[in-house]
Amino acid sequence: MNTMTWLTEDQQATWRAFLHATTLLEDHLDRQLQRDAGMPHMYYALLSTLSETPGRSMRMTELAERAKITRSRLSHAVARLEGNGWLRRESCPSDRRGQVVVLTDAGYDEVVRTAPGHVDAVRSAIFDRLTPEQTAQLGEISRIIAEGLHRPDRADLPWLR
Amino acid sequence: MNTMTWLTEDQQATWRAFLHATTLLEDHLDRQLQRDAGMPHMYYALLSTLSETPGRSMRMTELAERAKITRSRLSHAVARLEGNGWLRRESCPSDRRGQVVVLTDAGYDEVVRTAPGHVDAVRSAIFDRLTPEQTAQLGEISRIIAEGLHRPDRADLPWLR
DNA sequence: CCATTTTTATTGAAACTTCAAGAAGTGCAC
DNA sequence: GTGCACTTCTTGAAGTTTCAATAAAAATGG
Repeated sequence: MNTMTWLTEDQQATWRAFLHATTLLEDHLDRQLQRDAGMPHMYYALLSTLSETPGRSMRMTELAERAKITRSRLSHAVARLEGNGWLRRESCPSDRRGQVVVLTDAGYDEVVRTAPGHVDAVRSAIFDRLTPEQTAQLGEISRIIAEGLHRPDRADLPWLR
Repeated sequence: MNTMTWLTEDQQATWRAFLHATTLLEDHLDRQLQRDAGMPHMYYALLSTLSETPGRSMRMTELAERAKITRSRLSHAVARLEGNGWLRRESCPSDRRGQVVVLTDAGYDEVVRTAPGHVDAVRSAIFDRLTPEQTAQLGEISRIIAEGLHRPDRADLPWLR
């Protein structure tokens, strides 16, 4: 723990602005996708990730890592999306503990149908408002922040708590 | 809706990095505060906001706007925090529909007790890793993004849906 | 005034996430 | 190959958020 307790004025201002931006943005995208695709942003991201993957399928753990969520959260999400018919589970041939999530044709069609609206929401909220330099800066800053944070799921690694 | 459907490569890379950073960061802070203060980040932010306010109190609507959340969400949060004894409701003298949320002494003590750990988590995740220039850039970019997004609570403005 | 519209805040149900626990398979050390 | 540590994934319960509906008071405008 750093001995310096407080943030500077600049850091405080940045932190507040960042919190507000991310809170509003998440909310905005969740509503847009809930309205147009009937699912929250994270669920859409799962389908979208699978749609870009060879075989449109992935192991549960791999998908959880890419999406930066816990396996538990993914299990619940997959159960819901499976109920919608947008993906299905298959058991993994090489590891009998494992499951492979497969994007169905209906799920793929759903991504194709809703992607333009979502991309548009992202672009109009962010990239239409930033210069190319700012876009590059945001990318670099995001990479730096993400790099310092391990992914969650400490629930499955009890000896680390 | 913009006619341009997709993002550029740079924009895509930035968007993915941003999503990963914000997902990991939120999760990190939620866990830190859940562990050390027994509440999620948003709840802590409510107490913290009140602690800096004259009278350590605020109208519900004002607090919801500052925190960028809906009134409904705030109602539930306040109910929970009131149960913890960290704040209480008082009826507003000037508007009989209104409620004033007041941070209790116990709530103030809780903020004082847990603030250093939280600030430290924020600093070590973000500001220790960014240059002063990047901090300024992040602040400016966040302000631009937030500016373009109206606050939620369209649920209370049905004619806008 | 009075009716209508708008604002303030809350509520309960449904949806989502977290947390702790557990079933089942893998793989390493011996 | 057997035991033990570890991984994979799921589950149910508790906590949080969203959504739609509601009550009550205030503001608006004839």
